[in-house]
Amino acid sequence: MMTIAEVSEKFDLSQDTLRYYERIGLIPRVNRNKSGVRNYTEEDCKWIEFIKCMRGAGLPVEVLIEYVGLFQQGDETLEARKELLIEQRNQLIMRIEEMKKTLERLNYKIERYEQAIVAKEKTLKRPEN
Amino acid sequence: MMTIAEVSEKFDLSQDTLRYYERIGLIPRVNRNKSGVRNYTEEDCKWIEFIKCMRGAGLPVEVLIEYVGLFQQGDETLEARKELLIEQRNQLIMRIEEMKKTLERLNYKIERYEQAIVAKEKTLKRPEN
DNA sequence: TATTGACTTGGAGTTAGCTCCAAATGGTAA
DNA sequence: TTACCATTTGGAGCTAACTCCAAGTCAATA
Repeated sequence: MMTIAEVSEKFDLSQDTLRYYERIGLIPRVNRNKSGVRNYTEEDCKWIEFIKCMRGAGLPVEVLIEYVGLFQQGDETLEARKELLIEQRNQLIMRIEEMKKTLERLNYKIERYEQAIVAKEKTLKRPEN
Repeated sequence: MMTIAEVSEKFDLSQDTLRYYERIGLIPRVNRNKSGVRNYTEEDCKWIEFIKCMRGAGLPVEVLIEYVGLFQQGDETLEARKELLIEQRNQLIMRIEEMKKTLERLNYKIERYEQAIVAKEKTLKRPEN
């Protein structure tokens, strides 16, 4: 059992973000003690870690909310959840591909800059010019 | 020479986005004809294509504005531009790495779902249960 | 008992990156 | 000439995803 302060620290997510995630259903509701204070279980932490990971890869909040919703409906939604994940995987693969291409382009561009800088330095060293 | 309508079509960017990019300095200023209408050159198109590519990989608008600004200052900024690109390349590499890990995780999760679904179907077919 | 400090809530505010709008203009077709 | 259409501008509005705030509650400490 952890407090929101500890969970915030552990996952490097602000307390506000943790409350926000819960409010919008991005993580299942966290239990409170008698005085209304959140008590995060291991299970809650796993959700948070999972969501943080997926968000970090750019999966939209909206889609993850849907996933959590399906999960809470039980085994009837196994297929739907699988389909959702497959769709997101496809998107992710495409984004990675796009980024890899851009990376190649950046590599090339940087190389060209290095050449240009060397060429410029040579020019400067040439006497009377 | 192309009109904004043609450029918009060609790069699949709205006319509003093209004007917006120019307004904020994300692409250099485009020349107008006597009546103030934009006339995009080949050069302009190359900038647009470059910016679209970099934005697609998630480079922030702010950083790209800086790059364009440096470019317009001429050869004095070769080194600064190179450094800027290297920094962005590093960020990009990290993001790709993160996404790849998430992709692996999604693959694993989907596999587990497939197993779970098969298991569930077997259960359903067992008589009287 | 009074104060402190972590926590709660609902709601407002912020940021990045567009997207839309209204009013004005200029070229072209009927 | 009149009507139409694409374009212009500055500025307002929008969406996603937080982030901040004020007012209130509770447990623990001085």
